[in-house]
Formats: sequence, structure tokens, C-alpha cells
Amino acid sequence: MGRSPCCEKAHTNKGAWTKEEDQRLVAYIKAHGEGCWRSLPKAAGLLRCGKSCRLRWINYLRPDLKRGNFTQEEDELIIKLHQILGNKWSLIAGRLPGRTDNEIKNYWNTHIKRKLIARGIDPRTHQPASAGAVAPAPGAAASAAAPSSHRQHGDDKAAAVVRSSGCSSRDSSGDDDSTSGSSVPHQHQLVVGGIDLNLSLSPPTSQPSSPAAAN
DNA sequence: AACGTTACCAACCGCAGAGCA
DNA sequence: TTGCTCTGCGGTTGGTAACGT
Repeated sequence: MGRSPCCEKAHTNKGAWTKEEDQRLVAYIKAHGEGCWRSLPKAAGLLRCGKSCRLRWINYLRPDLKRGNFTQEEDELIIKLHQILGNKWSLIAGRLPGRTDNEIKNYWNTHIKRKLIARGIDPRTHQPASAGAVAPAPGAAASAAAPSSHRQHGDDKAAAVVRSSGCSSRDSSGDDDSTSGSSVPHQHQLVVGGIDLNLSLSPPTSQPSSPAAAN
């Protein structure tokens, strides 16, 4: 079968973004808002695929991004959240305003993993390295222990934790901000290690509501 | 000063799920 | 109800900078 490629690869640029491309993208989104990524590149006059534009915007150009070093607080929060959610970077990012899933994922892989290992903690199970090897973490944490089985079944448990709250990872973005009428509040109050993990799934950047938010 | 290695960040790829006709 | 399209997510890779020998 084969799905049609997300874009005409032959006519799209790849690799690092230029300043001009950034400017075009930002200008377009400021004027028209996000959405319809597939048609955006053409409309904005960019030789990029929609996916690429979305990623660039979300991970780099969004005006509300924090950028810069992670604080000790963020650090600990990421660890706690990862313990509960596993590699659900988008959900974790949702609890860290101004941070993107990609940024957190990178940070986890390059800093936190190492840090935990140095502390003698298995970064997947969040258990003492020796114990973790034999005793997988209970509950949701188990998902983190699951060998990255490509999010097929491995993280089902962590996902279940989230779903049980009436949300799916999709919801976070879907954000049917339905707040409006939805009888099921998208919240899940958790307190771990003294940190109140209110797992309400709000988009990382609650709506670029007003493009003007930029600057 | 040159070369090799390691660490970090940005971007790409493929898949799954939601929404719609 | 089914199939198709689009979006979003997570994993992985490539490029570059920093550091060490």
C-alpha cells in the first residue's frame, strides 16, 4: 500500500534551517496562527514539509520557549515525572512550561541518565541499579523499565495511568479545551516525592493564543 | 598545533491514533 | 462502518562544538 509521502521530497529542503526560513515561518504563523501544517509550507513560501515546519516551530521558534539551562527544580521534576510516565516526553513537557518534549528528551539522554547512573540508580526503572535489574519497578514505572519496545505495548502501563485519568497522550494536544462541557476534568492529582504532580494535560504552551504573545 | 574523542543539540523518520468523509 | 488523511509522538541520526591527548 504505502501511504503517500508527507511531502514532495524532491522539492523540499532538508537540514538546518536558515534565518530566512525561520522568519518566513514565524511571520506566517503570527499572521495566520498554527494549524494545517501540510499546507503551511506552500502558503508560507517554504520549501519544507509540514512536519519539518511544525517541529521547527514547536522546538525552536515558539515565542514562549524558555531555552537555557534546566534548573535543579526542573531537573528533579523531570525525574519524578519520568518515573511515573516513562518516556512520555510530550506529557512530561506539558508539566514544564517553556520546555519542549525534544528538549527534555535530549536533556534526559545526555544529562539526567548519566546523573542517575552516577547515583547508582537505573534510569529506566528508577530503582537502585542492582535492585532494578531484578525487580522491575511496580506499577507505571514498569513501563519505563520496558525495553524501548517502540511504544507498542511496553509503555501501556504508563499510558494506562494517564488514560485512567480520562486522557490520552492525544488529548494533551487535542486539548478539546473543552473544558467546555467535558464532564471529565483532565486532571490527575498525584503527589510523588513531595512534589505535587497535577497531571492535568494542558498543552505545553497553552495555545499560542495570541501570536502577539510573541515578544 | 593537530588529531581524536566525547557531548550536545537540532532535525529527520516511521508509526499510531484521531478526525472526517 | 470503513478507509483515508493529517497530526503528533518517540526514537534515532547527523552535525558541530568542546575537551583531552
